This record gives sequence, C-alpha cells and structure tokens, in this order.
Amino acid sequence: MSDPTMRDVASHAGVSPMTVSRALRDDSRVSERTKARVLDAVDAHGYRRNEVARNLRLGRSHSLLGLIVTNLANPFYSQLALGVEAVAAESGMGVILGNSGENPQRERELAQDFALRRIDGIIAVPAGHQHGHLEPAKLSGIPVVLTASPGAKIGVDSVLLDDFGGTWAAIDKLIERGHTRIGFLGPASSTWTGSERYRGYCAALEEAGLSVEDRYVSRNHLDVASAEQAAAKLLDQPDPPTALFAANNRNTIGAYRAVRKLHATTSLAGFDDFEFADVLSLPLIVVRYDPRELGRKAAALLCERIDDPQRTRAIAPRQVVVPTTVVEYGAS
Amino acid sequence: MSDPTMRDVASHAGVSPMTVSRALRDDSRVSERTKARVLDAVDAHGYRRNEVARNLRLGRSHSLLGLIVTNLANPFYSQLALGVEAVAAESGMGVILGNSGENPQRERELAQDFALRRIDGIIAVPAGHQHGHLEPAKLSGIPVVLTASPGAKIGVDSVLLDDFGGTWAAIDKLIERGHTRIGFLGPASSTWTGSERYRGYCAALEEAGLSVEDRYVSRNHLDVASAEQAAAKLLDQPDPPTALFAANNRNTIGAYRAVRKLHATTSLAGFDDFEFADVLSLPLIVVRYDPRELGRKAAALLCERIDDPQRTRAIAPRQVVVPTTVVEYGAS
DNA sequence: CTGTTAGCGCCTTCAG
DNA sequence: CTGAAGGCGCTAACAG
Repeated sequence: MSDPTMRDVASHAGVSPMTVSRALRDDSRVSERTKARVLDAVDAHGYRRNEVARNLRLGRSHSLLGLIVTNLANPFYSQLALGVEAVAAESGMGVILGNSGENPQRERELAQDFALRRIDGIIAVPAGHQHGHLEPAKLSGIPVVLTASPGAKIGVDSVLLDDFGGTWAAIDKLIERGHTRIGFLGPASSTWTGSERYRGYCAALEEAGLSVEDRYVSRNHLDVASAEQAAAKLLDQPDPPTALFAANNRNTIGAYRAVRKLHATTSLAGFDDFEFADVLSLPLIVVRYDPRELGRKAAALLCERIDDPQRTRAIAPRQVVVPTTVVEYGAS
Repeated sequence: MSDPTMRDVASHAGVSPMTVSRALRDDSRVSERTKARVLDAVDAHGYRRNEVARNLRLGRSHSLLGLIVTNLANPFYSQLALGVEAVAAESGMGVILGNSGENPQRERELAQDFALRRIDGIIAVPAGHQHGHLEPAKLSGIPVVLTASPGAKIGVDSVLLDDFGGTWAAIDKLIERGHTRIGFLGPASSTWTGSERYRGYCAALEEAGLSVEDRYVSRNHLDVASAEQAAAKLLDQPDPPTALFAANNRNTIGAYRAVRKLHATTSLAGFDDFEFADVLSLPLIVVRYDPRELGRKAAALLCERIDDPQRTRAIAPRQVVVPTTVVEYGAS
C-alpha cells in the first residue's frame, strides 16, 4: 500500500538497488538491456523516486522558496506572487505560500516554519517595521529578500517602489491643476510604504509653498471601509480639501466611495492602479507600476544568492527600485 | 559554514546524539540537568533540527499540500488560495503554489512535480475538461480535490458552485424585468463552469418559453479585452439583446466596458461578484458566492483524506456544493 | 537515565 | 558494466 522503493523495483528486475538508481539517472555505465528491464519494472510498480531522500543524501536543497505576503486578497500581492512563481518555476523552484494577515507575529511563525522545512530562501512583504525576525541569522542563514520595504537594516536585499517620487509626481499634478487644499489618506505610518508616501506628499506640498495641515491628513486605514469613513470625515469640514491623495488602492477605493456618496466634486489621486480606475465617474490620477515586476525582481535577487551562496555572501545588501508612472484618467 | 547537525551539538554537550534527540523532544527520560546542558549547546550552535530528515526517518509526510490554480491574478483564485491557506495552516500544513496559466500541459507538470516532492495532497482548479493526469493513481496515490469542476470521473472529491442554479436565478431576474432578448457571454465550453452556466442560461430561457438564439451567444472569452470586443459585436446587430448575461467576472467587466462605450442601456447580469459591482453606472445583477469558502471546503475534504487514508479510501468521491445568491445592484 | 545498533530511501565510493 | 559497503540527519528499539 505504501510507496514502492528502489529495492522493490530492484528485486522485481533482478538487479541491485544500485543499478536501479543508475538506470533512473540514465547513467551510461548501465547496459541498455538492463536499463530497459529496470525501466519496465519501474513502470510495473508505478515507482517514483523519492526526491526528498535523494536530496538528503546529496546534501542538496529542496528547491523551494517561501513567500510571505500580508494579504493575498489584495490584487497587489497576488500579482506579486505571480511574478515570484513565474521566475521560481523557470529554475525549477517551488513556492510555498504564507499569508501573514498583516500580523507580524504570524509572519515570524511562518518564517520559522519555512526555515525548519529547509527551504532555500524567503521573500517577504513585511507587515510592520520591525524586521528582526526576518534576519537570515535567525533563520538558519537562509537568504531573505524583502519587498516594498528596505532590507539594509537586517542586511538583506530588497525590492522597492519609488514611493516617494511617485507620490510627489501625483501631488504635483494636482497642484498643476490648481489644487491648494490637498488631503492625504493612507495606511499606518508603521509601514514603509505608508511613511514614504506620506513623505512624498509633504515634500511636494512644501516644494510648492503649501503647508501640510493636520486636518487634511488621515492615516491608519488598512481597508476600504475604514478609508471611506475617514475620507467622508476629511470632506465634512469647513474649507474641505478640493483633492484627496490616497496612499494605496484600498484607500483610493474608499475615498472614491466617500466622494461619490457625498456627490462631491473632489479630485482624486492614488497610489496603485486598479481594474476600474479608468471607468469611474470622477477624474482620477493614479501612480502605476507593475506589481508582478516586483515579484520577478525579488525572485531574481533571491535565486542569485541561492545559486551561489559563496560568492554572493560577500555582496552587500542590494536595493532595486521599480519605477512608477503617473496616469491621468478622465472622468467617465 | 553549513548547518550544524545533532552530532555537533552532542559532542559540544558531551553526550550522544541520541540524548540530544530526546532532549529536543522533551523526552521525560532525560534528566533535567542533561537537558539544560543540551539546550545550551543547541543555542550556542544556533542548531535547528532538520525536519526533513526527521520526517524521512519517521516515515512521516512533510505536511505540505499543493495548490494548482489557473490564474492567481484573478481575485477569484487568490481568494480561493487564501481559504486553502487558512485551513491548511490550522493543521500545520504548508501550501505550495502553482499557477497553470490555463495550460493543461503545465498543470500536468505541476501535479507531477508536486507528487515527486512527496506532498500530502493536491487541490486543483483544472484548466480544461480532461483531468486524467490529476488522477491519484497517476500521482503516487496522493489524494486530490478538484474545485469548480466535478471529480467523480477520476474518482476524487470536488467542491463545486451552484453554476446551473445560480445562472438560472439570474436569468430569471432579467426575465422578470421584462427582458426577452438576453445575450450570453462566456468562456470556452470546455471548462465545467463555462458549460454549466450556459446550461443554466438555456434552461431558464426555455422554461420561460424563450428560445436560445445563436446570434445572442458568444463564448470562448477568457479575458476582459476579448469579452469586451465580443459584447460590442453582440450589441451591434439589428434587434440587439436588451440584456447580457456574462458567465464570469472577466466577461462581466468586458461587457460593462462595451455597453458603457456604446452608451447603450443594456442591462447586465453576471456570475461572480467583484469589487466595483455596486458603483457602476448601469444596473447590474450578480451571482455572488464566497470564493474563500470554496478553498476552505476543498482543504477540509483533502485534510480528511490525508489524516486517515485507511478509512477514507473506502469513501466514494464526495461532492460539496457552495451556494450562490443573486444580488441586484442599482445603477449609480 | 543514557548509549548502541540499525535503517528511513537514496547515492558516492570503491570493489569486483 | 554491476554490486557491496557506508552514510546524509534523524530516531525507534533495544541494551545497559
């Protein structure tokens, strides 16, 4: 009932396990006749070599990398996962998936579980700003790549977006259009993207001689519902902002819903493109980039370190930046 | 440079590897004093037990299940993946991810690769209607669960949606509203959902005394762009349909874009809910269900078979159906 | 309480 | 060309 082993095949074929092992590797030192006999026995038993045992013996890894994302339901992360999967598959690597649900504690557990499974490397989108538990030293020395968050502090490679520049450019567009009261809606400042995008917002305003007003800023919004509520509040005050910048797709969508419900004429801008961005009933500026590319780049960096740990150990943490472009959608 | 082994720890602690093994399992037969000494040595070396070797020795599996989806970029599948991950994590199982890209050949490769990795089971969303390569017999006897496609033919469990009933109900709503010329837009008939939803469409029309007209039906559309083009064509004829039913979210979105561009007043209905369904500028009927639930149910079925192969081997292929509801969104 | 022996499934090395 | 011995890292089963 349990899986046949090389021994079973060997005895069936009337040879030693060693010969089976060689035949399976198509070793040239086995005669064609024997090879054929072995392969027949393999088929007869439905035998498949145990790659796990093989890797153990060869001291090789299992060609597996771990991917930890905060929330796979966000299209951003599923696209990123797709990019990782594609590059990994090219080098015959499997991807084991973990969803942290924005919980750093869970993220730590996942990383440790992965390390125990003797995977070859980890790609993570960290949930908070404390990344100590993702340090390779704490994970059996496995190489790690961070995405959407810099890894220099823990000495690992990272792939970033141009959060600062992209936001700046979008805000600039709003200013060009004559807006002077521009609100900011975003996630917690504890996330890298959240704080960088906020920095970009502030910098762009100041560059234009405008000041950042607390009453136009609302942060800590992770989901659409919370963002919608916050946007409504921002708009419900004397001298409301005439434009809102939202720091990610959840916030943009929340802002859109709020503005729409209030029948306001607020202009919108947001980080992250999304499927319906072009058919909304409001003008919208979007900071676009390719989330798949983030995954691809991260996987590429990781694979380099995995393929040649000796050489790359000497290489200092690298930081790749994926560019962003600003897209203007007209109102529908 | 390479990972320390139990032997290293043992010699450092001045005991035998066996004692380390026991100490690590917190075996009561080891004295507290020795245990402490061993644990110190473990910390000193940064040692972590090799779970892979351990599982090999114990004849245990690696608590890993494989998930094969057609396209993770589709929110439907990423939600499904989330459901699978959640249930798997509850039983300490890892999920290894494969994206087939709608390619049955690739799906086969993935399944075989997974089987070679000695994973415990596979959950697949099949790309075509030929599922022979997903038969457990061809995958070292690993249990398999199919989602969104029945598994009876290859003798495996499956989790389905009420494709037929859900579609019927949506079409009924359109008929109630007075539509008699209702178009159908959908994916290839080679997919289970594609053909079931088409069946539901036909049945509902016939039940109401309406006939299915070829010129109102367009199939084989996998992506938004192709669906949009096809919808435009359906609407560009004498006596165009006054309503369109789209068999999945890609097609619904394509249809929406076409109708919107033509400034037509066509009513829309579609299978799959989606994020902006409630704020479109057209009335929309949607067949809604919980894609995560699909993943959860699939993982639950699989885990049952994994946990007790002896008992469940006797159980015939099961088929779980996830219910759907019809939601009516007003025009914005 | 601790150590020795043996072997999970496979492959390297060394004999035939 | 083929086989036997030994061991990857770990742990049952049996000694002491």
